[in-house]
Amino acid sequence: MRTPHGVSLTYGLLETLGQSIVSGAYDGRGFPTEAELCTQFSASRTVAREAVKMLTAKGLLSARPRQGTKVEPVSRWNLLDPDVTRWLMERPFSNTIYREFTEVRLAIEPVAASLAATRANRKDIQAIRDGLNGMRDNASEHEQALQADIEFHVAILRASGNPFFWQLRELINTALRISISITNKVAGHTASIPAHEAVLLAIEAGDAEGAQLAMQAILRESLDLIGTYQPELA
Amino acid sequence: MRTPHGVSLTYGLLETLGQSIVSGAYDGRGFPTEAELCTQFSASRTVAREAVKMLTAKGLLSARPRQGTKVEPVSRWNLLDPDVTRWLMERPFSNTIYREFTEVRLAIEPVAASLAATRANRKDIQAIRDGLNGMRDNASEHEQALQADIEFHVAILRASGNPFFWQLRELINTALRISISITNKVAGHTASIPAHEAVLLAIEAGDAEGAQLAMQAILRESLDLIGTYQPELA
DNA sequence: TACACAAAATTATAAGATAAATCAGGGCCA
DNA sequence: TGGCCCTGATTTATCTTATAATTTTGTGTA
Repeated sequence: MRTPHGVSLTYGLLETLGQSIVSGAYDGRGFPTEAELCTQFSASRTVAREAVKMLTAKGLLSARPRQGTKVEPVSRWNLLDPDVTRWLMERPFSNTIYREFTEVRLAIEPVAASLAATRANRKDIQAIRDGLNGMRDNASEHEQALQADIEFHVAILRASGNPFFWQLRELINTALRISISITNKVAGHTASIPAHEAVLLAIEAGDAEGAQLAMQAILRESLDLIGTYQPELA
Repeated sequence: MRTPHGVSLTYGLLETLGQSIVSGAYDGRGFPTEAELCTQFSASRTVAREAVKMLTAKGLLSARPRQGTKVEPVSRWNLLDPDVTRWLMERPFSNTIYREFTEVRLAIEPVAASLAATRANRKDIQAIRDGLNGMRDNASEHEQALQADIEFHVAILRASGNPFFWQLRELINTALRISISITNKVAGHTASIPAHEAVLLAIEAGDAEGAQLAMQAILRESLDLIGTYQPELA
């Protein structure tokens, strides 16, 4: 689950309900009443109540006396909440959500790279380099290469020195895992080492503009791939 | 407060505690125990518990038996949560936070503008235009001009068609309100109408690249202003 | 028709009891 | 001495039962 120290009833119910809501399980019908939650999940009122309150805090639900609890429209969800992005990923794959994820990355990561070029210290750069090396050394081991890829991108977010960017690490994590599952299907395609290396070199050189462009190139390619994988209907 | 339908004890306590935590009120000392919260705020355990659970959902707190409840390090806060950004704004002003806000805008808004250039429909464009006109017509009325400025930027987020961008409206709102209070102090400086018009024109023309650059120009100027206002120490 | 009022349903709040987790200390054994 | 286990204490977690507050819906009356 997600708690730092094992699972609890409340956090378990939070996960279950969060996933269900995000998957649209309550779209037509109304959300269960407090009493119904208790019987359906054989939980106490406290547990049901606190799970609902946490989902409310994440913008997924709202409750008022007599009217009951209802699922909020997507426009009110805290989409950038780490839990919410995870639930979004865990539901059946959708091209649309992946494109939207990648558009966010296309906005954030190039700017993060350019800031990193100005601000990164020795340790930050080493972390980025470790990610790149991990991608190189494990090119054949998919899971490890993916892990290194994630480390590379997250290290740049951290090197930007802006905690808001660092905040998006969970989304990057999510998006990259989806990305890999697609690019593998497309053409045995793997993350381009040279493109990633270009980002690192620009950051080391303090070349903000170059780092931004190099990162843009990586993400534009990602965005193109999704188009070729399965044309959007929308 | 923040509830859709009036205030409640739980939401009131949520606000109070959220603001206190963000302001660093519990930085040295430990967070009050459940029982202490009840007595300090004369609330029932249910209320205290649910407020704490909501703050936990926003990443500000964590709780475990015997150890008590503690404030999480900033790196775990859900900084992009609308409530959290609002609390951040409401605390005494900090140059750092404003710069960080603006860096996020510098990442998001130009890309949003470029997407809007491709996707915006008639209604979206009208909303953007309304914002621009509002800025023009109310140039002397500060509050109304600010409101129009916000509408302009938020309309572009919506026109991007990406709900994740739209999600950042609260942060934009917050950042712009801070921005105005600074730019007014600097030199009677007001938001540049021509710069905003350039964005609109590019979007209408379907010029993604141009829209991106025009929006970048607006935000780079904002970022420069903060530097001139009061040099960062850090 | 319009207004006031009563009834019902559901969340909000309160309060007490028990369970679970974990930290600190002490005692026991090698 | 050093390590291990047990016990106790503390704090959150969970369960339970009441009561209050809110708001919709209907109902009756002028």
